Amino acid sequence: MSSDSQAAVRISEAVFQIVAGQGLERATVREVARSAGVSIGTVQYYFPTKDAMLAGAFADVVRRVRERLKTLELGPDSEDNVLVVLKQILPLDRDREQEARVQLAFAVRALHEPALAVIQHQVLGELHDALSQVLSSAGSTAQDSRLAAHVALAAADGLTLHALSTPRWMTTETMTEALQLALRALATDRPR
Amino acid sequence: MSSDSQAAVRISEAVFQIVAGQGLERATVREVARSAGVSIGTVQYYFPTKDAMLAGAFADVVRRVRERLKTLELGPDSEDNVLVVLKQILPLDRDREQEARVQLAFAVRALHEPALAVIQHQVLGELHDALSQVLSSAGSTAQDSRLAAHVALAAADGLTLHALSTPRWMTTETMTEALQLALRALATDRPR
DNA sequence: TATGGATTCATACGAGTGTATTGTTCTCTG
DNA sequence: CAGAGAACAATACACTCGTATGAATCCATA
Repeated sequence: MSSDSQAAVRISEAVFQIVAGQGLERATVREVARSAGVSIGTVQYYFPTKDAMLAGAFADVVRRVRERLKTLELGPDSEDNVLVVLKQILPLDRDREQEARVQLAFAVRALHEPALAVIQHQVLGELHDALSQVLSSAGSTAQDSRLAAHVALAAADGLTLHALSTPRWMTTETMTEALQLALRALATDRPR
Repeated sequence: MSSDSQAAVRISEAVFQIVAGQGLERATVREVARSAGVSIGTVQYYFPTKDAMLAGAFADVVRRVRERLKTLELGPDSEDNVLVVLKQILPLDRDREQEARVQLAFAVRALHEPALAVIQHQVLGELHDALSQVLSSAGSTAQDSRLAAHVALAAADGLTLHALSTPRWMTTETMTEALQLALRALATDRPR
């Protein structure tokens, strides 16, 4: 909705920035309010609890990814299309890097918090579906496509984790090369 | 050392259990002391700060993985050997699952805590070296082997994250199949 | 047995946490 | 213009956090 109050989006953006830059631990209600330039009460007005605030921020990021997935321009080549999908979650520029940091932080916390786990489960499903569809163009069974989609998605998430790791463990270029190697392999080797 | 006091190992194990079962957020000094059956003061005696306590627990897990890597029985087949290495970090049974949870929690926190990042960087390096070495048996350049090692390691970490995700996103069997597909692809498709 | 270091404990303090409460300002409608 | 509800703010409360402090207890050695 464009009817969202200005304060609400400032709060959501503040959560995003703090989680991306300092981790989920630092995303306290006070720090979020301070970073958003509003009072604690205002944060509470839009998010009655801290958990709701965090879940809202997670849902925001997921929504952005989801909308990007809807407007993808796919080409004829299967391998290229997989890369097109995965580029929506890879930390290829500053903005995507921040998004990836937030996604990763929430993904791990979701391991112990059911409310976040639901959201994580959804985004995993949507990404996996998109990849499965793109991979099913060749003459392969649906089962094989789904398995290949699992590999592609896992490789992307794993490479993301490693690319974000510091001291700089992996450059963006290496990450991209590695992913291309994986996809090329997946495309050619399909039959068992 | 076997001269470690009994309390010290009980504390380390308590940290491990709490992080694996409830996440890093719940690993407070008080909770650790309670779980270990010792006083807060005893925890402080062995770990002067909370950060030291967490770093110690992370180092413990890494040390266990490292020692396992030293005593691997490698066969003639390159693909099999990669799997042998990766099995040391995959959540294939209850124990490994707990270990993977702890590793993942620390890996993400390491993104914002340099002290933990150093340890994470080390373990990534050791795993990558082991994989590169195993993958270099065939007639491929060292550069290609290192890239393939990046893919294999990333796939393993990504699959681990997805396998731990709940509501159950992926079974252990699917994870293994997916990894085998990735490795088979890597082994056959090497040349560009 | 006495002594001193190693080990363990109980407790306290200040800072920071999430949230409840209450009040103030804004905005629009009747 | 009056007032009602939405939006925002200030503050307080109970609690948990990490850490500091000081004193017990254990235990080997002189």
